[in-house]
Amino acid sequence: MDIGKYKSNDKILVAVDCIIFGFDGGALKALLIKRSLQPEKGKWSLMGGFVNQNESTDEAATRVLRQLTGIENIYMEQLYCFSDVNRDTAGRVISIAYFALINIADYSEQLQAEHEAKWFELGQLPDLVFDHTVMVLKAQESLREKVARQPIGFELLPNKFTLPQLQSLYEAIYETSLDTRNFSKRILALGVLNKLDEKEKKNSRRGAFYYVFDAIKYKSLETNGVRFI
Amino acid sequence: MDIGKYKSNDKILVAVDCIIFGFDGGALKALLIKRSLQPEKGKWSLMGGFVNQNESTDEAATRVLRQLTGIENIYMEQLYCFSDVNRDTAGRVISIAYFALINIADYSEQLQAEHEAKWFELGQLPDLVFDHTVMVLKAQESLREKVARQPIGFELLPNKFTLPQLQSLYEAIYETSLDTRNFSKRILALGVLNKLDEKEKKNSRRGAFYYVFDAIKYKSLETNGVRFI
DNA sequence: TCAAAAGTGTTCTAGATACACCCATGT
DNA sequence: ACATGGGTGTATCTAGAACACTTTTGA
Repeated sequence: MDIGKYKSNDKILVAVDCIIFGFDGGALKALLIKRSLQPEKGKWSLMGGFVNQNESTDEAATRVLRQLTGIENIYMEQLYCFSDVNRDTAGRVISIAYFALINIADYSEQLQAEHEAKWFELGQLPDLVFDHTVMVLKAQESLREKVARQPIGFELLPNKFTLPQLQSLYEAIYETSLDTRNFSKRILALGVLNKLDEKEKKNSRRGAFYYVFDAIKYKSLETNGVRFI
Repeated sequence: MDIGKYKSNDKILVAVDCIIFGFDGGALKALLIKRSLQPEKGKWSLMGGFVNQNESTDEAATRVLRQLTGIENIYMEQLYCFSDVNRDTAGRVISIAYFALINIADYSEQLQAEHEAKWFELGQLPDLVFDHTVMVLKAQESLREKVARQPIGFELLPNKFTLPQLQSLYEAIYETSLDTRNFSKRILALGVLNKLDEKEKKNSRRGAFYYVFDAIKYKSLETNGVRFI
């Protein structure tokens, strides 16, 4: 046997697919594109791409995300490997799904047009190619779990945000409504938000104070296991 | 372009590696084998194998687990896809890691000898090939998260088990000690264990009652999110 | 002055924790 | 009789849930 070359084993096409979540202040959305290659060309799809011989799946996902959004440092996390033999109707492809969180305002209109991309509210998704609907549902489930225990919700908001915005975000993610008093008590008690002097004035006459997430303060809590919600 | 055949893209070797956990009444252990092929032949390793063109990664993992343990219905769960370009020193291989939970007593001595397999206490693992140590650590972390919210701890115990055994299991997984009174209160309050008339008499003169997990009773709680610990 | 959103405190409840003694039985 | 592990109850504490009114300000 040839030492250590694994020559006799099957090679397989490996892809990444990205579930890109965004929040517009009211609803949680996913970014979909019109698939640009056969089969199923023209159907709504997640943004994806093949993994090259010389890149990790993380690198491939980062590349795909940059291509579609133009954003450099996107929060991104591996979700799951989907590998059913017939999941892709054109051949054997296993796909490593990633979910990403972006501030919807950072996303360039221009790229959106180029890729025929569109934001869809979760729960109002169109039919998707292959197993992409399953991927989105699993991503949503994973997002719900993670966002309660890690400070990743902030990735979906602008750098400075108000408490009502943050509350709306959690309400959208969990499809529930929260008590304002209990919410602000719990979040502020964590001590990881810094209040600014500045107010956001678009949504109300009175205005709501901006806050920023303080990663340093968070670091010191991290070990004990925090609950954001 | 050839419609829908993805001809121009790179194909990659895909493997599965299995972290097999077992519990011997005192410590949580992982089953390792002496690697049987080059490179790194003879070093301690997770049990693994390549994914064939005509099988999913779940199927490949099931196959690999059956090969090593002889057990048919093993509890198994996909952990993570490891894909660093240089993770395998002999070529580009991405690996989908799975963790599995087995009742250590079910495991045949014969197969253990055949594969030169051995149980190691976590925390006393030998050097492992490639990135397998990282895989085990990630599996352990995932096990801790899952076992608190899903009734999978029972997979590590015999069908009938005593409360002291169950408590020892959780103590081993979390490397902590628990209060006997609080533990039995909480577990029994869930109402998913059925007490048998029979007693286990090996560990004490008095004997401890056996219990069995009742999957039906668990089903009805499942939606509300249970906490086992 | 009024409409519309922001902001804030107290009581109650349930689940978690802390804690120590008696029981059963084989030797 | 005694050594060994099995089994149980109560008081306290704490985090989460329920709940409504006042403030600000642009139009």
